[in-house]
Amino acid sequence: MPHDTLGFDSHDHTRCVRSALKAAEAACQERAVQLTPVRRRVLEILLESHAAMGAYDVLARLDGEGLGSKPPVAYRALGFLVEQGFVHRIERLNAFIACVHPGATHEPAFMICRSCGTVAEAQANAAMDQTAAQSGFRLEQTMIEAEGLCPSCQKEDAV
Amino acid sequence: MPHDTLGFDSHDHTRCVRSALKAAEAACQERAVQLTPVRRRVLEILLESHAAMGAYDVLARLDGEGLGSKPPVAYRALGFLVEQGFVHRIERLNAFIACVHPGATHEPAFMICRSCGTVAEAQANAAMDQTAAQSGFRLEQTMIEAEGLCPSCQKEDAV
DNA sequence: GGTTGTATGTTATAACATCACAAGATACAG
DNA sequence: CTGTATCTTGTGATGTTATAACATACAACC
Repeated sequence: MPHDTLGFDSHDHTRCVRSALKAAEAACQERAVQLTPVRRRVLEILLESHAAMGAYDVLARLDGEGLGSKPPVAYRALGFLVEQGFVHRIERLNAFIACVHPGATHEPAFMICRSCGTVAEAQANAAMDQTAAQSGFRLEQTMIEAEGLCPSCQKEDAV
Repeated sequence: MPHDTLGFDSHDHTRCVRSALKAAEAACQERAVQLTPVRRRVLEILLESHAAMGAYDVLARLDGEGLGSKPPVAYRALGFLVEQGFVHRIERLNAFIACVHPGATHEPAFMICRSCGTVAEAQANAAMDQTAAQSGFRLEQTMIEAEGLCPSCQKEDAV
């Protein structure tokens, strides 16, 4: 069962971005992989908000900055970031979101607000382990994505 | 935490199909919605196997049978079946799969074999409820999809 | 027999994703 | 240095998934 919600609370986002970038840099150094300008910029773009962005939205930003204009540029950078665990893919939205605690191994669960698009990341604690064990399935990756209304959109709804 | 796995066990599939169709018919009658020929045929096609099928695969089948050749035909039928709970959409695969116990309200969790594509449906028991409550998120729908190796593909792997 | 609602048919296009191949960048062995 | 191996990026073309928009069919009902 998941716990350890980041939640939808407001927070010091500048610091949040800085620490995520720093963690990514450190992880790349350690793993001897390169956080190239394109990759770094894509991560920064995703870090700007806690909403998910489509690959083509990211690409549009890159294009505007002269960093690439063809889909593979965006998909490659996103693919790298996902592989390294700095970014998660939200299947439900065909979109990507920066991880809130990169570096650490974790099995994320997401709460997606259908009204404002904000996505909160929580920690899923082996939600499927028992089920998988019972049926002999060898679990490799579990994806949990919940949709609903975030606290702030619930209020607006009531108005 | 989920339980109540269908699992990857072999079973009497003919009966499995018949009972699913019957349940769908009954549910449609009760809800006063129509299980039209296209809708029924799409459900039958999905029931043929416990693997997920893409919309265009379904469409190809329909086309071969003279039941429609344009994407909206397939997407509308699939949309209807999902709405009624007879079919689930597997986001991870952008594909659809017949529900193993239609009619009953349930929150499914899936185990997807990355080798043979078979998908087993289990029951997720409010996996996110606690997390959502903690952060004030109003949960409307939860999606759980796990990827890994089914028992039979694990054996082949070892060979 | 016209109105309404539900379902279907069809064209076009939007949105998401990858392939294949060329070219630059870096590193390090000889 | 220079060749070569590896990683990364650039680019054109294409493949895949999904929906918008508009037209038609048909049955139920008054």
